[in-house]
Amino acid sequence: MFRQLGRLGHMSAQPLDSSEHRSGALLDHLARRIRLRSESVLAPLGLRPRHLVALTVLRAGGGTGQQALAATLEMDSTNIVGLLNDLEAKQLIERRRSPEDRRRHVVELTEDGAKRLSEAECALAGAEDEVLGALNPVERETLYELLNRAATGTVNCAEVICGTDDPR
Amino acid sequence: MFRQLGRLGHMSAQPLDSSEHRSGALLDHLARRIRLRSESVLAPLGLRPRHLVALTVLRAGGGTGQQALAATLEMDSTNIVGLLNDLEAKQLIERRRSPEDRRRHVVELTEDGAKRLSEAECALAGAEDEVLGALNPVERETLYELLNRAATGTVNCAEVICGTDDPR
DNA sequence: GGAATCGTCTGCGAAGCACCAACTATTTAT
DNA sequence: ATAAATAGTTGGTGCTTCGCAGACGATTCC
Repeated sequence: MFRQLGRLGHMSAQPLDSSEHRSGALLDHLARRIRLRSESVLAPLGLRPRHLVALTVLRAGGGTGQQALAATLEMDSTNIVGLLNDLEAKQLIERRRSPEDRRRHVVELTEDGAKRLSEAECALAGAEDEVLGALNPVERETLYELLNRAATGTVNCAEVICGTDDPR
Repeated sequence: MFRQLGRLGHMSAQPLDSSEHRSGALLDHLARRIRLRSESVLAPLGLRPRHLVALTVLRAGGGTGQQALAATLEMDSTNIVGLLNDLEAKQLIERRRSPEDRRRHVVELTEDGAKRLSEAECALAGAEDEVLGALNPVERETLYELLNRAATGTVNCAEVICGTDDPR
């Protein structure tokens, strides 16, 4: 927690200050722009942006129970049911009862699901290009990397330089 | 600037290609997470996430007409009106008739607006910390930088490569 | 046996938003 | 000067998303 202070320190003595640089609004804005385009692109595939998000999360965080999923997506669990029903009807996911706790449904991406997700992502290229046009490929990759880390939670910092990292 | 690029560079040998790496879903997901938290934080300030987005865009892209704003936000212009009414009632923005074309309303952030926006951003620190906890300050700044460039359009397409348009 | 938990289903109500139509003020074209 | 186009405003309609609450069966834990 000392590293870049030297760099940021140019403007004031404040330790925390650093950024009014809040990303929330920008995130919101860009997400909307992409979502709008995604809807029309995804429609022929029988998917909606929300499904994509769910699939993406599932690919990243494999077989979890639904309430865990609800927590991750921060959606009401009753709405998760409907979402998963859609996906299961299309055989993109599977619900299997957990052996350890048979109340639980372990949700997992099927092969079809992974395939469809890839297709969808591929189809979205154009949409993203429009919105992220100001960024070159390297920057987009960086962006993806950052978003992915933020989304999948902390963890992975170990292997990278900042062994200690995140003193939270 | 290069520090984290080098750091991120560890995983892929290829600079480009690859990307099934679509950021759309992640963007969506994170935006949602932040928005949920923002709502409660912003409520006492009499603002909603959507207002924040508008103010942010206005700060970045100053005095534009409302239809230009509608285009940027990709919202129906009739809904923009209501949004701006809210903000004007709180005196966070001003509508002035454009001298050149008096049909136009030039929308601009007031001093109060800029101040309130800063306050709001400050108040959002906690919310973002929760969501972006996996990223260290440098990375968050990078993220902000990228999002900001993507959002403000950056226009620069001319000076950059894509004169021919993105040969994907 | 009784309480708590997971998933499911149903329905209600609020909010966001696109769309349509009508109207005013102003500019531009003929 | 008249007509057409443009910017903004207002009101209304309807769809979709989503949180929330209630009820239920299945299962686990004490």
